[in-house]
This record gives sequence, C-alpha cells and structure tokens, in this order.
Amino acid sequence: MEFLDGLNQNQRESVINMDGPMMVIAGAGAGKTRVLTYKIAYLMSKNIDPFNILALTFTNKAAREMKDRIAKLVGDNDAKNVTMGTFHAVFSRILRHHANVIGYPTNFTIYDTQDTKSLLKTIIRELGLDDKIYKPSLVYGRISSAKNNLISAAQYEINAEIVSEDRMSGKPQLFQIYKHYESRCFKAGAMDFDDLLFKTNLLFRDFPQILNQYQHKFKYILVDEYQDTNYSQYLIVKKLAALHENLCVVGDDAQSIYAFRGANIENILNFKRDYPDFKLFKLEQNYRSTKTIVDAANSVISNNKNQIQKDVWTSNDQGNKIKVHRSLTDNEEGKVIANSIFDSKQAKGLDYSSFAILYRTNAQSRPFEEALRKLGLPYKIYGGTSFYQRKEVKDLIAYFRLIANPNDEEALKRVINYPKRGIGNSSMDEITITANRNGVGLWDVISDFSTYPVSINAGAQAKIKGFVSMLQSFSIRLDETSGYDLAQEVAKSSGILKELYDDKSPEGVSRYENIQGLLSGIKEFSMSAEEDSINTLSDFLMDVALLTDADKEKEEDKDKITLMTIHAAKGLEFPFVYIVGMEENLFPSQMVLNSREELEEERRLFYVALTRAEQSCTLSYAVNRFKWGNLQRSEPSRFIEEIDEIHLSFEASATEIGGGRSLNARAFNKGIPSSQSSITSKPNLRPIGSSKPKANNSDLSSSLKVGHNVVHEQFGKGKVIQISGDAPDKKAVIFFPSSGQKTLLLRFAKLEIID
DNA sequence: GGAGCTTCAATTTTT
DNA sequence: TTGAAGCTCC
Repeated sequence: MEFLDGLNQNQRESVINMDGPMMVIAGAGAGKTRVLTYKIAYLMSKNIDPFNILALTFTNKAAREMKDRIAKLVGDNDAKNVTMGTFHAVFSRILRHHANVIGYPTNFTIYDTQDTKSLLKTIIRELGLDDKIYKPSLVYGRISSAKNNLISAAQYEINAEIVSEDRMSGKPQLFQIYKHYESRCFKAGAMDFDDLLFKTNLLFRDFPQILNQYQHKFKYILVDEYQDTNYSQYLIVKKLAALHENLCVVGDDAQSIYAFRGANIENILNFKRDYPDFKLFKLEQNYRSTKTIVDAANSVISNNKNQIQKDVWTSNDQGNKIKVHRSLTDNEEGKVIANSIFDSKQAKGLDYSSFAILYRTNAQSRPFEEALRKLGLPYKIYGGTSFYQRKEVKDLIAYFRLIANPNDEEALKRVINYPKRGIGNSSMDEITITANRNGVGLWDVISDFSTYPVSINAGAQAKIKGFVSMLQSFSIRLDETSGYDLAQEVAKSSGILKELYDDKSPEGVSRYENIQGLLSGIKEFSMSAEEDSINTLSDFLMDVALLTDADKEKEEDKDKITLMTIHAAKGLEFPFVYIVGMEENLFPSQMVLNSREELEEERRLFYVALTRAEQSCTLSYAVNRFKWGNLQRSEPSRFIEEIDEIHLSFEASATEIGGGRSLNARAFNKGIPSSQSSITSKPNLRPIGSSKPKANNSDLSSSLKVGHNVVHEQFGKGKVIQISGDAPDKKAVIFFPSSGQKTLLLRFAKLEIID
C-alpha cells in the first residue's frame, strides 16, 4: 500500500481502521481531507465496491475536490461510483427516486431562500398579519430551525415550549404560518432546503424497506465536517449506518461555525453515546501554517470555554509576525491591502491566486474591489448575489421550473408577466381569488378557464392561454429533448432573449451575457450525459438549486486574488491571507454579542480565518467606516487583543502617520507619533481621538432599574433581576420566561422598558 | 396596466 | 448607500 507512505502515524492509523464506528478530530491544516480521501482509496484497495461507499460533505466544492483526489489515487472509473456529495445533493437524488411514495412529483421543485421568503410573505399577507412583525426572514428562521429538529407544523402547534416562545416574542400566529407554508409547498410540489433533509427522515421513518435498501447499499459511510451537521442530518446518518455501523466522522469542534443555522455540536457527544465502543483518532500536527500562525490561532481559541482538548502544533518555520494594520477609513483599507498585495507579488514573484482577502460580511467587498481594479489586479469574488441568484438567471430558470412542475407557484408568479405580456396584478388577483375559492392551484385555474371561470377580460384571458399553451408544448418534450435544445427554445419563445438583447445599457448587456452563460452551462451539462441517455432540463434543475457561486469556477479565474467571506473560505488555504474589517460590531458582529455561545462561535470563525493562512497573515481594521450612508467610528476587534502580542507587529497607514513608515510594535507602543497614542502596556488599539466606546443606549443604561419589565428583540419579555458595572459596561441580569436568565451588556442589548 | 417617482428599510454567515 | 416596495399619474 505504497500510497500510505505519505501519511503520518496518526493519519495512517485512522485510514487503515476500516470497520466500526470511528471519529477523527482534526485540527486545522492537519490533513483531514487527506485522511478522508486516502481512506476511501484504501477501502477500495481492500476490495470494497465503490458503490457501497457514501461520503457526505458540506459543500459541493469539497465533494468535487475529494472526488478528484480519489480519482488520482484509484482512477476515474472507481472514483465515479462512490456516492459523494453534500447532504442536500445526495438526499435530493434519493428523494427524487422515491418522491411518489411521499406524495411528491418526481420533478419536485427546490425552493431556494428567495422563493421561500416570497411565499412566506404571501402567506403572511393572506393571513392578514403584519409583515413588519412577522418578518419573512425571521419566520423563515423559525420554521427552518423547527424542521432541522424534525418538528412538523402539526407538532409545532402543540409544542408548549415553542408556542410560548412565540407568544412571548409577540408572534403567536407563527404556527399558522408554518402550517400554511407546509401545505402550500406540498401543493406546489416544492421542497425547501430543510425539507430535503426533513423529508428524507420521513421517508426513512415511514418506509423501512426503502431505508433498508440504502442501509445495504451504503456499507461504508464517511462524513466530513461533522461538527457542522444538524439534528436532521445526524439522524439520517445514524439510520443509514445502523446496519453495518461502519461510520467514520471527521471534524473539528474549533471550526464549528454553522450553529446559527442549526448545526449541533452535540452530535459529537451523541456519537459517544450512540457508539460507546467507537475509536477516536486525533490529528494534531498542522502542515499548513507557520509556527506564528498556529500559535496565534491557538491563543485565540483558548479563550473559548467549550472545546475538545487538542494540542495543535507544527514543525514548520516560525515565519513572520502577523501584521496588524490600522487605516483611517474603509476605502483606505481597500487601497492599503491592494497595495500590499501588489508589492508582495512584485517582490516575491507570486501568483495572484496566492492571495485572499477574507471578510465577515459580503457587503465589505466593495472598497477592495475598487482598489484592486484601480491597480489592475485581477480578482474573483465569491458570494454576494451569486450567478444563480441574478434576476435574469432566475427568470429563465423559473420557466424551466414551470415546465417541469406547473404547480411551482413561485416560478409562475415570477414569469407569467415577464417579459411583459399584459397579464398584470389585477388579473393575477382575480386568478388567485378563484383558485382559493375552489381550493386549487393557480395553474389549475389558468389552464382551464372553462372549469374555473375568472372575471377578467377576454384579451387578458387570451394572453394567458397563449402563455399556458407555450409552456405545455415544452412540457410534453421535457423528457425526450436534450436540456440544451429545450433551454434555448425556451429562452427564445419566452421572449427573454429578445428582451435582454434589446437593452443596450451596460447592465442590459451584462444580463444578456449572463443568460448566454447560463445556456452554455446547460450545454456543457447536456453534453456530459452518459452514452445512450440524455441529460434533460429536469436533470439540470435538480442540480441547479443546490449550486452556489463557488461551484462555478471558470478556467480564466484560476490565477486571481480571492475575495470571500470567512464562512466561504472554510476548508481552503492561501499563502497570503488578509483578514479585513477587524472591528468591534463587525467582527465580532454586533448580532452575536448577547450570548457567550454566539461569541464563541464568532471566535471560532476568527480561528478559521487565521488558519487559512500558510505563510503570512495580515489583520486590518479601519477607524472610520461607511455604514448605510454615513461615516461611523469603530474600534479594533477584541479578537486582536486575544492574540499573544509577541506574534503581532503593528502598522498604520502613511496618511495617518505622515511619514509613510510602517511602525513596529515597539515604536507603536512608544507613541510614535506621540501626539496620537498613549503608552500602554498593551499596544494601543484604540482609534485615534476616541476615548471610550460610546454608550448608544445611555438613556436606557441610566434609567433601567431592578424590577423593570422589558422587551428584548430576540428573547421577548423579561424582568430585570440585577444590575451591575458602570457605564459603558453596565450589565443587567434579566430573566426571560422564553429563554431563561441572560446577562446583557446594556450598551448592546436592544431593550425596551415596559413598566 | 405600467412607467417613473418617492419612501423606506436594512445590513451575518449558506445548503 | 443600495435595493425593494409603494404610490401616483398617464
């Protein structure tokens, strides 16, 4: 087994341990993916049929990379037969296969976040509720977390705890919304992201023979990023592995950054309970980063209380210190980083792809884009409005969806009057009323006016009929026409192509190009079909809902600077990493400052960011930042101070210190320039000119008294039990019936005093 | 029915 | 600042 030679002792042991339940806890850069790929290759070398292996990842990208790496070890053919993909992708396929038994059409639609929110909004309005109180995104979060815990609408309604939480937060009708949402999705033949896992659980629960079939198929199951799985995923894995118990999960609790969306670190603990005789392997040697970076990351993560004991170390060089750069404004931050990349590239002759700029939120990308563009540096940007989220792309895809599944009402509403064909709101209102009165869907009405008469004028009716018959003519050919051919015809007949072609504005041109891009993507997809079969448009649709920007890597994007959120960077590595926007209320985000758990997650996010860097890492913050229109002062992130000072070197921008020199920590400490900073035991991280953080809740802070009843945005009503500390760090202990006792910093907590 | 104007709200992360 | 949603006027 010569390919095992490249592994260290621990890695090798975890690879050759074939049977039984096992867990690999792997520090950042310790070769987690390596172990997984080698393990799969090793299984095959021991004559395990690739058809019997299931490998679940968190992102499509991870799956693809793993597949490529396995192919290098065992060859394309065998690699191809391993079932590998994200939870969502793998189980959406399985669901398609058995859709009929749970009452769904084979061509069920997958609603993305936009579709879901839009449907929720419709429902909220139909129920006569105020969408300022029942904000669609909030409602979505609530329903999503219910689904991830396998709570159906019916169970939601009778769950005393949940119902009381909703009542406390002033949203007693949430269960109604959930109920309607559930049935509307079902009628539309649509599943949202959470449904893909939820319904898989139902399928396996209610149809044991189907579960059994997959239990036999998947003799070996591997799960990557186990710390990011939610309860729903956990249960799927547990059920599938129940027969053979050849289950290998790999993860790192320190990199758990998706608790906000239901990931449950308990799953690691559950594992010990479910499989008491499991084997535990730890990979602690980091091969990626310099000593400085590894040590800095360790010192940051040690601030977290909740973690599994691990000792991550490296035998790599010490490397350079981590630079901490202060800029005056966010625009300057952009320029500074762009210049730094320019200089480093010149000096060291590196590729652009060696550099990454990582930020907390997508909205931060703009100054960097501008600065890079000015210097003529090529970059690629992930996230934000992804290609598949663009209006024009979604519009065309909506036609496809409607052809595959006419009951898909979100798609229908999107395109029935786009391009403009004279079917306006008043017609749609009439149709909706008729549909509701008869308890049928919109499509039922518009495809059969004789059964469902609608009081709209003949002209509009004729236009609708034309639209319907166009779609029907495509639907008939869906299964025997190649996806590309059909897609092209749809783009033409629908009028979308012409509409965009006629728009000669720069945006219009780019929209047209995006449609062409989508079509050529479909072309590629259609041509990748196996012999004797065709890839149809419904096959394409099956994949497309689960694709993100990161999955659309183009050849010409290879040598470019990477801009992405830290979340998106998970699992990646770069020689030079810039972590920008290192400011309080941005990173850590102000949304997480209410609880220790959330702050710890944010810290793990910073840990992930740091450990992306191989050779060099720069932290950067701006003293002033534009936030919806006006300039706001900000303070350096607390996370900077959590790094042991000996790993840091401080510098400020030329404009700020006047001399164009960069400062080392000592000079910085000595107060050069003396007028601007005072000598402290710690490097002075306070922005110039600002003393203490401003208490933006000063009135509240002084007037709040023990015994007050208050309302909190998230926790609902509560009573103040204790007040401690002085402004601006004044804290209150508040008891919330919905979520227990919380200690809140008054300067951050958005509280309202009731009495 | 639709274009164009004004207002208003929002800003966390993603399958 | 941006984008969506609502409103007015044709």
